[in-house]
Amino acid sequence: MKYHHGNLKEELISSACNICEASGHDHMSLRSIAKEANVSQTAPYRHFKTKEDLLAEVSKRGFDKLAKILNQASSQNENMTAKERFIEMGIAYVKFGLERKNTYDLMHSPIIDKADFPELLEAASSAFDELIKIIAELNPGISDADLSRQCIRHWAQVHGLVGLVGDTKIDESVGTNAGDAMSIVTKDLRSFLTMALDF
Amino acid sequence: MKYHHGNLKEELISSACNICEASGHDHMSLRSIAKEANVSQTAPYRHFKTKEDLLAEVSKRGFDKLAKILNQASSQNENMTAKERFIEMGIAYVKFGLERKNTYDLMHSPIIDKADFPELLEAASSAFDELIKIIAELNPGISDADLSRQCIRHWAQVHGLVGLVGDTKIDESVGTNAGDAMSIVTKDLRSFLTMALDF
DNA sequence: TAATTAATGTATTCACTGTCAACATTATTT
DNA sequence: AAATAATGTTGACAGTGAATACATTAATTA
Repeated sequence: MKYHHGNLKEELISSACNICEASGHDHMSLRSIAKEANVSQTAPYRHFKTKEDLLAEVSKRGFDKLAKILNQASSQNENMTAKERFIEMGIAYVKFGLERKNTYDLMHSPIIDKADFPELLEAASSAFDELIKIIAELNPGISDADLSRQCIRHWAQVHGLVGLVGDTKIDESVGTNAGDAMSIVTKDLRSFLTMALDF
Repeated sequence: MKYHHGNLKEELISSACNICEASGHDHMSLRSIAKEANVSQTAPYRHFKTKEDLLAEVSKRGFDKLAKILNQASSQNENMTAKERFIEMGIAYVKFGLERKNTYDLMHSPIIDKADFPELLEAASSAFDELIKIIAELNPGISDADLSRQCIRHWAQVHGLVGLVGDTKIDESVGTNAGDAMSIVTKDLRSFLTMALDF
């Protein structure tokens, strides 16, 4: 059993990611994360100034992953129209948000002040950029202001959808009224987004 | 100094609402709430089985307030068209979300499992009903399925907008790039929503 | 190579949290 | 008037983020 771990920072982050995704960010304690790496409870402080720093790193990886997913969705099929690729991105976005709901929540949680983490801001911005690209391609010659407006509009659309559906979809088996209504979205996400993202 | 407070439950709730709005729900502790009512730290347990119960009550009041605001926005001006009233509701919704951001966050926080609080589910549902009404009025003869779709779509639009703008608008004075982009929304909310809520 | 320094780990402690059990006081009911 | 329920307090518990002082190992330098 060696004293120095060798790769502790990385292992802490990946443990943190796992715990977050499995139990939600409010169930993440530095102690539990440290324990999962077989390390003392204060060891994380050699790599993260504060808990928020670690959470910010987890959040950043979420945005990195999201950006990658969006990029893949928009570029995997060359013979698709721009509009079709746009819809694919929307589907990928909502799927990401629903399947990794706990991580997605952390990414948008007010407990992390993004202003304190430039790399986090940049990661989030990278994901946003994927949207800007496709919207610009869809609207040749669009003004900067209108481009911003359209991006915000569509981003808000999918972001809000993740929030709404994720909130109400407590348990698929127990059909609450709201949950039933939301199943309209999840049963056929493509057709819903084709409607909702139209312009 | 009387032993029995007389109106403790109500005072705890309103203290909780104040602390939540002022500092965010992650800064709410039962102790601080109890202290603000000049009462021992365990007194709240005579009125709330758990902390989540108290938070749920705060959340419920948020939804009640939201429902009222939406109702007022849609009914205050008799000689407006349905569409105009619809836009007014959208504006009222986003304003509520941005001005009472901390409360709005609690209302949608995963730390409260709405399934455990029927009154909370109902309050949220009441707010949603205000939207259903106006959408139905705007689309005479619409099918139930399409009504659901349109409601979800527009709800997600304003909900996502609150999340996006609220997230990025860290500080108005320090202009981050994202914050600047978002100001397009807040500078003229009406025109933005008139565009975004069109169909 | 040997000595010094920086990096990375642990043990201990602190204040704070939600919650519980045991007890005290007051209001209500019988 | 007595019994009971409602509402309050005290004190304790385990779990939390964090700070401090110390131990061990790796890296740098003389």
